[in-house]
Amino acid sequence: MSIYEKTAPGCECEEIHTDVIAAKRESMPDESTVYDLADFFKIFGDSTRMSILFAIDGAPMCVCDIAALLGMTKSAVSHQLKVLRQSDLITYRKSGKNVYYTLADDHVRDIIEKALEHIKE
Amino acid sequence: MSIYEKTAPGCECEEIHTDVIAAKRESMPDESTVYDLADFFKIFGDSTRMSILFAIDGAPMCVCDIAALLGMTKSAVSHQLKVLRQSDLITYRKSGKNVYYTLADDHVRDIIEKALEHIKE
DNA sequence: CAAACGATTGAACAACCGTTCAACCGTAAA
DNA sequence: TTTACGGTTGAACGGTTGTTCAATCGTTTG
Repeated sequence: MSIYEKTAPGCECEEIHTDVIAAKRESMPDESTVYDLADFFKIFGDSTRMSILFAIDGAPMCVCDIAALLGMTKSAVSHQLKVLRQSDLITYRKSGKNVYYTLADDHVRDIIEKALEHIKE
Repeated sequence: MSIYEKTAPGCECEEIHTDVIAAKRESMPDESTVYDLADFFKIFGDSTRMSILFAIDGAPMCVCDIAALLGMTKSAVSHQLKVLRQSDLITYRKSGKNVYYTLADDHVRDIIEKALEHIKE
């Protein structure tokens, strides 16, 4: 019984680089870390959410303003704001009947900036 | 007729911050840029693809090895490799019957590193 | 040439996800 | 208190997406 039948039931081929695989397995991050990373990037992988992030960068905006700026319903915007809120990417401040949203920290800006660099190539 | 009925048919509320919106509209990136950014992040928003990127970081790996390492079928891995290839995130080198994949450049590493920083908070 | 194997591909299916719609909550004004 | 409005929420629908399965391609080996 090779290392394959033990560790990789999905792969049916007869592999020879068992040493490479063993080494990689050591250097790979925890499975939970990989999931967390993917979940994190998933947030940015939607143009609506990305637009919202750009919109509330700098001056805070209320839901209605965001909806107007993006040409969407308040409901759709609010749903996405909830996602962004749960990911701690944004914060909000209530003022009367309005709720003003803004970016949580500069980390978000940095990541988007890096991605922009990559795209413009 | 307010600026709203012209530019934001989706929003049914009577907004008052038209000046804020106008200013934001100026500073917002092109719509196509936002889409490109979201599409870019979408690639990272899957744990399988993220695992593959970590796997081929450093030493190149063939499809079969990746499949073995991740416990997946070659087919599933190959499909995701195609996505990564089309996004220019990875490159490949053919050698006999095998195809060895590796990261395209250091940009990818940088972005993932940034995200890891944010997650560990 | 034929068989074997690594890798790729397309169709199909299931799960996931974003928007819509309607109802509802909280605050402010009448 | 009643009305109006900004904002939120849950269910449902439609489109997207990742995996599976089977077939195929390309290269190597017998």
